[in-house]
Amino acid sequence: MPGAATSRASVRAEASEDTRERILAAALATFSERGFDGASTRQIAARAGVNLGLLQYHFGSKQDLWRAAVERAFAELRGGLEEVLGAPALADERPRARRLVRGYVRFVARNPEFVRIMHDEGKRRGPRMRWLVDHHVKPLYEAFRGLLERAQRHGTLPAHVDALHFHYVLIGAVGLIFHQAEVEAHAEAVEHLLLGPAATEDAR
Amino acid sequence: MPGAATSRASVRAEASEDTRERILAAALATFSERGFDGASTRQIAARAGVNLGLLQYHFGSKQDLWRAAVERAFAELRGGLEEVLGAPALADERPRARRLVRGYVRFVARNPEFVRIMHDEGKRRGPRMRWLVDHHVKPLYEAFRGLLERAQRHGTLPAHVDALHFHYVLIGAVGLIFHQAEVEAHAEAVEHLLLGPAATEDAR
DNA sequence: GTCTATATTATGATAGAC
DNA sequence: GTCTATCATAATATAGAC
Repeated sequence: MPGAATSRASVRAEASEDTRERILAAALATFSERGFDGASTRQIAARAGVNLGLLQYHFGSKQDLWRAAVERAFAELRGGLEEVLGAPALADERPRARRLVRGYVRFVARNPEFVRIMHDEGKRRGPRMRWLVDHHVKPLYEAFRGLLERAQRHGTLPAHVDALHFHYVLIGAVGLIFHQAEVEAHAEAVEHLLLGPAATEDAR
Repeated sequence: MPGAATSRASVRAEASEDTRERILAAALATFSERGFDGASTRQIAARAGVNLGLLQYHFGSKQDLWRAAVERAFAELRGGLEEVLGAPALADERPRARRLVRGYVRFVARNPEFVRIMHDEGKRRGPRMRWLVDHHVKPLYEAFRGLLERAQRHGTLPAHVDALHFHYVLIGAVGLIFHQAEVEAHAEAVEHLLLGPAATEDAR
């Protein structure tokens, strides 16, 4: 509503938007810490500092609140990676592959909720997982695959390791980072193990 | 009770032991599929085909039932790996490292519950995780570390990648195997990515 | 939009008959 | 040891006042 920044209606709209945001942040954190079943709507409401009834008012149900929270986490991941993925292909795909691995490790370090939720839901057969895979995992993997296969054609990755396997190894390898604090050291270890020692011009 | 194989007491004891076993198996499967909070004692009892009250009778509480189930999974893992870990050191540690990676991947494929539960609990701060780490993860890692550091001294692994990082990469890399069916192909991919191409004499 | 109830259901655990 | 029946609690969701 442009031009009505101080009207009563817009003040209420801003308050409402702020409430939604706080609920979403609290939901992501709580689902991440305790899992879908372990997290209660009361905990989320308390952490957000809002009334319990507002969760139903704004999101309808616990399921839909979970979806909204995951939606937001994936949006942030896509935003961080698409600049790397979107750049035009180079003769030597090595630096891009390294940047991608590092970028992913750093994202995971900044957004532990993401991987925790993926690990929570990733092995279940339930409806939440189906929705997650169809709406987020598949598109993301398709974007990854192009880069991986290019890197293999140029010899950055072993040609006979399927892109799918590499993808799962990378996702899994990064996911357990939280057991220890040294994010950069772990990023370097993952990169080195999966892509070999860095050439000098690859260093950032 | 030797020599009383058909007494009334031993018949009851066998029935009791069978009940315990079925509850444990159902618990491991259910906790794995739905997480600790998502699994209900009623579901476990139903899957085991026993009465609800028997869970409390045999295991005391849901927490203790969970512990007993995890205890059993780790026991099986240890049994499978200790034969590899226990053998005397060789000049070339490469074949042993390869066998260990393959053995672990295969164990995970046979016992998906193990990794699912580890992923469920691995990132939480709660009392279940503390117990898990103290009683099972730490001892297992200590056993692993000796082998890893030996392999590094002999050049099988890059010397400047810390054994701890390698350990986490391996655990994580293997864990997502269930997204696809080709266990052996994934095992080969993990082995190749982490340890390089296999020499001919390493093949099994 | 936000709050205070409250309805409804499902859970972990127990008591007591057999 | 195993069953039925039940308690006490905590959960999601809703109704209705403000």
